[in-house]
Amino acid sequence: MGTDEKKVAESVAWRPGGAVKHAEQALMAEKSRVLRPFGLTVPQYAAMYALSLAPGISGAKLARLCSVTPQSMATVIKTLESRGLVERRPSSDHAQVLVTRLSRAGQALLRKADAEAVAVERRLVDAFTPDEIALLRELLERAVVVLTDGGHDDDASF
Amino acid sequence: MGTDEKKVAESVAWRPGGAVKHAEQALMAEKSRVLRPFGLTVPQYAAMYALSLAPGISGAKLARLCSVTPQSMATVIKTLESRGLVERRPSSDHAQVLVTRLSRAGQALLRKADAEAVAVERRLVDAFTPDEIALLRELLERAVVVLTDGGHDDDASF
DNA sequence: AGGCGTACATCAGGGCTTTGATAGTTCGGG
DNA sequence: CCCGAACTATCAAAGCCCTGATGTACGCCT
Repeated sequence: MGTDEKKVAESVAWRPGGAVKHAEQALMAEKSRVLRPFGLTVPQYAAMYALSLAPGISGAKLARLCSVTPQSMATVIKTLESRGLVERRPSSDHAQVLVTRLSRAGQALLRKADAEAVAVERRLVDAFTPDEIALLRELLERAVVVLTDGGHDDDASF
Repeated sequence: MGTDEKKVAESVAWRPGGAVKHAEQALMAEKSRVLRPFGLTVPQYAAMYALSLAPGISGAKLARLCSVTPQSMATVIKTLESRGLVERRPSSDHAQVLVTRLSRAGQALLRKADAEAVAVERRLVDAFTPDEIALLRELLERAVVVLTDGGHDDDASF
C-alpha cells in the first residue's frame, strides 16, 4: 500500500482530458488488436483506407487526410511500400510529386482488415443511441474548437 | 483539385473514432504548446505530476498511473533524470526497486508548468456547463467499457 | 527449505510522431 | 522575364510507445 495508490489515481484521472485520452487509448488498443493478425498498425490501416478512397494521391495530401505530418506519413508509406502493399511512381505532369496507390495485394489485404476495423467502430456505435452518438460528436467537436482556436493570442491582428 | 478532396475527407471523418482521435490530438497539441517553454513534453509532465502526488513510487507503479508500459516510463524517467529533474536510488527494503522522486529543480519546474497545463484543462471545462462535462465523461467512459470489455471472446468460459 | 508466482527493471527491436532544415518544382504577379 | 510564394519530398535528430524476452528479488505456500 505504498502511497495511497487509489487516491492518487483519482487525482490523476479527474481531469476531463484524462477521459478523452483514456477513450482514445482504448480505441487504439482495440484497433491494434484486430489489425495485428494482418500485420498492420493503425496508422498503416488509416493510410491504406484513405488511399483506397483517393487513389494516386500525393504523400502530402495523404498526410493531411490522415491528420499527420508529411514526415510521419512518409515513414508509414515507406514500410507499406517495402511490403509491396502500395506502389509509388513519379507523376507524369508534376515532376516533384510521387503518385501513390494500393497494389493488388494491398487492396486485398485492406478489404479484409477493413471489415475488422469497421466492426470495432460498429460495436462502439451500437452501444449508444443515435442521439448519444450525435451528442458525443458535438461535444468533442466543440472541445476541439476551444482548444485550437481559443488561447494563443500571438497577434492575430491581421 | 485531385480526387475530390472534400468528399474523401468526409468519408474519413464520419467514424466516431475520428472525433475522439481529433479531440485527443487537439488536446495533446495544446498541452505540448504550453509546455514547450519549459522544455517538457506531455508524457514528461504527466510523469512529474504523478510523481508529485506519489513521491518515491516505483517506476512500474508510475507507469500504471500514467497508463503506459513500464518501458515507456523508463525512457521518460531516463531523460528526466539526465536533466536532473528527478532522482532515483535503490530502495532500502526492496533491493530490486528504484525509488524515484522529484528533485528540487523538478519541483520548481513542475509548479510553473502545472499552472499552464491546468489552465488548458480549465479553458476546456469553462467552455461547457457542468452537466455537459459530466455527460461527456459518462459517454467516454461507456465507450471505454465497450471497447475493452466487449469483443474478445477468447474462451472466458471459466 | 525449496519452489512457484508476482513484481520490478532492462535490453532489443520496430514503428510512429514531431520540429527543424534542405532542396527541387510549379505558378502567378510584378 | 524573373522572383517569390506555395507545394512536395526528404534528411536528421529526439522522443514516445509497444511487443517480446531476460534476469533478479520477494513473498507465500507447501
